Amino acid sequence: MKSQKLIEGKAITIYDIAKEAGVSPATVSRVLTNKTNVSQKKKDKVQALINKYDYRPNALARGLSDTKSKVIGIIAADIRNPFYAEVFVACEIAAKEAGYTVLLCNSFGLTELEEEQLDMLQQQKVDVIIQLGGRADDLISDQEYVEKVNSINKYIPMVVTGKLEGTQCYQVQIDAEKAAELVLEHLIGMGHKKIVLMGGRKTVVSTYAKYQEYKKILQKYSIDFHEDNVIEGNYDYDTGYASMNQLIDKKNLPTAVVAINDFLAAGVIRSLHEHGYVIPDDISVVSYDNVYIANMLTPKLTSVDYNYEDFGKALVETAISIVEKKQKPLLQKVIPTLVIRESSGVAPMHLN
Amino acid sequence: MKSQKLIEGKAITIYDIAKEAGVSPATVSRVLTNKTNVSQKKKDKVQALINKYDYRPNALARGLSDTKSKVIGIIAADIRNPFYAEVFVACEIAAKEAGYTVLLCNSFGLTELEEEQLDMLQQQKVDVIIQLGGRADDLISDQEYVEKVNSINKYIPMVVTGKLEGTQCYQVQIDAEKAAELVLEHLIGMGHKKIVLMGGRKTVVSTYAKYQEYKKILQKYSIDFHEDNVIEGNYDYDTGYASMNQLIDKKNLPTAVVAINDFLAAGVIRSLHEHGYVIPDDISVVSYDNVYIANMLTPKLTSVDYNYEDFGKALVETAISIVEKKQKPLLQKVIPTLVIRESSGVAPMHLN
DNA sequence: GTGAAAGCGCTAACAA
DNA sequence: TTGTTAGCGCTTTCAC
Repeated sequence: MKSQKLIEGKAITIYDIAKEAGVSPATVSRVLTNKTNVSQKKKDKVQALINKYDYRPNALARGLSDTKSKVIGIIAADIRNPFYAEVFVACEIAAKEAGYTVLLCNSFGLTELEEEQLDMLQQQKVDVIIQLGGRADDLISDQEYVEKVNSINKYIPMVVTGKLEGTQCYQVQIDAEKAAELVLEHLIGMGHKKIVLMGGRKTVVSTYAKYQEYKKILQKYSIDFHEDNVIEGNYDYDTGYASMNQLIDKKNLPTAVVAINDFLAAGVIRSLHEHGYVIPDDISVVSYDNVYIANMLTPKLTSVDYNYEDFGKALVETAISIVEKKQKPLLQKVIPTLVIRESSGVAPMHLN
Repeated sequence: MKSQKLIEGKAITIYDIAKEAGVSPATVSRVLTNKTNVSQKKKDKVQALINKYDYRPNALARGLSDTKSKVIGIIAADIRNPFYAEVFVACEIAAKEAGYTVLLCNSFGLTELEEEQLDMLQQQKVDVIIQLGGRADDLISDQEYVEKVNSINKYIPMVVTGKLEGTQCYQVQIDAEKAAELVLEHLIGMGHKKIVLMGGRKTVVSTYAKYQEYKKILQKYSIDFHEDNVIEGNYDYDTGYASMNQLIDKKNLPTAVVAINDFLAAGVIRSLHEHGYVIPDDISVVSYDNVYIANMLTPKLTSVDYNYEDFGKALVETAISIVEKKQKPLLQKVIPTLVIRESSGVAPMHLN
């Protein structure tokens, strides 16, 4: 029953095209892949049929036969987090341009799910996996997870946004030190000396890097470092709100707060509002990520933009390079930019 | 070179397992699919090997052979919009439970991209496509798109969140009328009579439905309808901000604003703040979607929750039912719920 | 430049 | 219950 016209619900194949064009399936395949030479005449003929029937080669069959599926698997911690959504979209666009498809799955930060998703991606025969956040962002790599990744790595290369000690994963990171530097120089330049770091856990590579840079910069400007000025916590709105409330209760107000992300900053802002403080006159609030909420808060947030487009592009280019056996450095960093809006200003004089 | 132990970088196959277990590949396949009966003894033996090698069947080969890939394609307008992110995540979870994988792509609301994504999904041999928003949400269906969908539909069934006149798509919608009713009864119950509908275009089915319901409810409570009280626009923060500013300039303040979504409401709130109005004492603001920002604004937003988990589940169940030839109604609606927070209150007396 | 044919890893129909 | 075998739709040697 092969090579027949479009039966209802039956997709046409390379054989149908070949038959009608009076060539062999191999020739059709050649014009499809555009690799070997085919005479212009046959090429045109085949192409015409392809257009006529709106023919699309079966990606499954392709993947099966040449063991390259042209699919990039992406594991994100949580796509509902706009940070990951931005990165994912950037990856999707970059991948599409290179002729690749992306397959997304969420791990919700659960090690167990992360491993399951790894299995799923392997099963789907993706060519390479990009992991956004999750276990790969831990400062101390989880040993069980490292083993899992190593076993996957036998077949599928991986790119991660953090690091994974003891694995062969490529790393494409946002330059967290640079991000911290941008924020701190901005604040210090406006006379701030008492700066609180709020939110995030030092067990996360990027958070730890920011913390280290903070100490370094303070030293550079001969400002004393106090452990009190670093308040660890989660990465969400509630943490920002609660932490700021506590700080206010203690009557130990800094002149500036650096929130680990925009969500947290939103909580900080709410707390300050409720207590009647004016931003940035009484206190400056800045943060990282620069997702759309930075623009929606009152006052609008000064935030470090991670250049998502570049980040996604670097991630995907690296992934594809590995698949196509091209050289890429094992570690790359993308440079962030500071976007200054309304929430940061000169340190209040009476506190200096 | 077949049936050999794990060569570096070479995944093991059903043949490897079969050989080592001393059974035929078919038997291994049987325990994998768990359909036909296999003697407990062989089943155990095979299962043991599967565990030993952490063997995963090649999804491509599976899809090729039985023409079911067990993949659901999802086209979202923009995953960076938390509304779609919520729905997508709900779909992903529901799909995983049913043994399906989801393949996401963004159309950014561009007809052209939407059609390309459709092609891509067809090429990837997804079993069914779920379209979230986009062209399928137009009140008047785009004829070119309808044709495209019809041509895809010959091979792949589709589920949409809007409608697509002239196609065979199943519809799973949020009950927009109910959503509007919830909001309006809430406001009217608190004495509001001058209620402005803000944002959204009537060319979108769900927006249009809300508009119709608004007229209906006003009539029910014998409140005069004024076309002025319906302000169309986009679906974003800036639109809310600008529209509210205009309203204030005109000194034509209502006692309540119903924003088409939480983003828009955020803009409205900013505008009101800047002009010194107190929410909800001077004016109430409510909206639709109830994404996380509703909780992050000051005051916290009263918003209609679309019950994303149910919505995603209904979408996926419908999709799978079609694939598995089970009966499902062509049109289903999921019922929303009102979440009352701080932004809505009794209408100011002096305006009544 | 082109065709024939093998094979990618799996499932399902058919025998036994 | 189990094995044999024929594809699924494509790419890729290998001849010609």
